[in-house]
Amino acid sequence: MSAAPSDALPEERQREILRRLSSQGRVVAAELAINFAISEDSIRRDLRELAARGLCRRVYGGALPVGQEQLPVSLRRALQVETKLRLASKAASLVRSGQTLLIDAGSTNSAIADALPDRMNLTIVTTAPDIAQRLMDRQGFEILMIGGRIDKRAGATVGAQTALEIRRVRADLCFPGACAIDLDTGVWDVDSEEALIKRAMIESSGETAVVVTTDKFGAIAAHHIATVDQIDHLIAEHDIDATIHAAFEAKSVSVYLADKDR
Amino acid sequence: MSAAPSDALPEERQREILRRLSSQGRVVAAELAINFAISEDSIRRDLRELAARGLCRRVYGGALPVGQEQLPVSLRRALQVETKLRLASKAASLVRSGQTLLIDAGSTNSAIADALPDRMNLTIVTTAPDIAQRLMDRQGFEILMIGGRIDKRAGATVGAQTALEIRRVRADLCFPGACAIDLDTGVWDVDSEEALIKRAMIESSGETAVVVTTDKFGAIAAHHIATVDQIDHLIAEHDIDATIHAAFEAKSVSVYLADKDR
DNA sequence: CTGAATCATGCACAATCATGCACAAACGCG
DNA sequence: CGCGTTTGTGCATGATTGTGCATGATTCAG
Repeated sequence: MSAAPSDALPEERQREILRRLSSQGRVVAAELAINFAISEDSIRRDLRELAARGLCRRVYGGALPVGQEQLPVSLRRALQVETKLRLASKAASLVRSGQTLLIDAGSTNSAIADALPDRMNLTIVTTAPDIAQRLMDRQGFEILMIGGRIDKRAGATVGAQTALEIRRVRADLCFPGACAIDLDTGVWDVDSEEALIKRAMIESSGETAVVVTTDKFGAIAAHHIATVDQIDHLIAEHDIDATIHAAFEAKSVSVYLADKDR
Repeated sequence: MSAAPSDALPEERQREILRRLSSQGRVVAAELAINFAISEDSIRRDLRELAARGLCRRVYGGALPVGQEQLPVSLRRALQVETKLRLASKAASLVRSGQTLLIDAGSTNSAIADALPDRMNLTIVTTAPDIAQRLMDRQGFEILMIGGRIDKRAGATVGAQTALEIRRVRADLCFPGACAIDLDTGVWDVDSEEALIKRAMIESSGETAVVVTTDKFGAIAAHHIATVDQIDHLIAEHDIDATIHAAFEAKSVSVYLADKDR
């Protein structure tokens, strides 16, 4: 998945550590040592130095980002953080070098943006300031922000202006967020304006990938986004029903299951 | 892989180094030495020279592209916090209920956005995802995000599309960021594209407020943003020269000094 | 309380670096 | 052509920086 150069310059290493901190919310010294093929001592030195500069917080076993205090575990579970990271990393593996991606707002999509590898010459088009913000800190991305009125609930631009701008773009792959998915009727959203934007995204993209947590199957929402035959890829958790899996495959949707562990 | 003629001229070599920097995101001194069949000393000399010209950043073991040295925006904001907070709160006091504000990117402007009072029915138009993001968490703001290509250094959208969208807006007050300010020539920016955007902002606004730290007064920058008579308000620190203060006032610029303490 | 994991510290060694110097090729100019 | 100058290069030197290991100290889980 992400770059783990066997011979990284010290500076690069620290940069990558910071990146992982902000994208994954934590780093483990032992993992970093293996990843960089270097002794834990050097990793610890890096972490100590970053902490001294106020760029991370040192904790037993690794480090945490500064500022955002750790969420209570109960809240973390409710937000399904781990699950989304797993889905995101699987979703990111669909992306090929040089592609243009259209990325919707949402916490899962933010995670996908974080999971995108550097140095793949990707062009990212997004309606979410959050995603633009995250990718800004990294190299090798061309970022296009779609303008328009901000919908605070969605955390993204919406409305006619936004839809118009999206239609002026041509992307290879898009990741529209979904509130509900159904084998027969397709993908749904709770908000009519957002649904409008998502439909525009799909129409502007060569392929469409839908990333869903298991609770989205069976959920209901009022506004239609896409039919099943408009979906090319479905990324789901490893525990989805085998019959559902097969049924989507039968409708020529490529189904990918997130890894159990990471 | 790529062309690595054993008898490259120094200038050719440096050009190739820059090319690799931008395409690969880094160069390693030892690798370059082998590639060019030349001693590491010469490579180091090249890197030192390029770094002196500001075209790359020298690190232990090699070099990295410029721009990468800047900390993630989330962390950069930590610099000069107190000063900027004081300036920001003074700047925010210029705002009247119901107004439409055009806010540029930059850490000072982010602070201004934070300092804006709730419940004043403000409409905020911005090119900075960061600012959109911050205001999203708060009540009582209508937010308009200006779309376009993202300039990572600036942390904002830039380019023709962005300028076009700005010109479709009419604001009461704008806060363009400034890199340098001079009594005779006005306000300047280091980047030509950003300067273009800022000019558009000013032209789309009834009034213009420039917020500057004291170090901006002696500074120099290449691209003109505005003449002094285009500026309506100047917010500066309390320690600026009294003659400068008076001189701006004489040119009918309202000068506001940030409070010493808060 | 105990054992295992993690940590800071000091130290030795290796890699990388800046600097000065000598030499060679290219260059300008009489 | 001849000769001083400039420029680029490699090498030697000593300084700086990064790294791994050993040693105790500290922290954590059970």
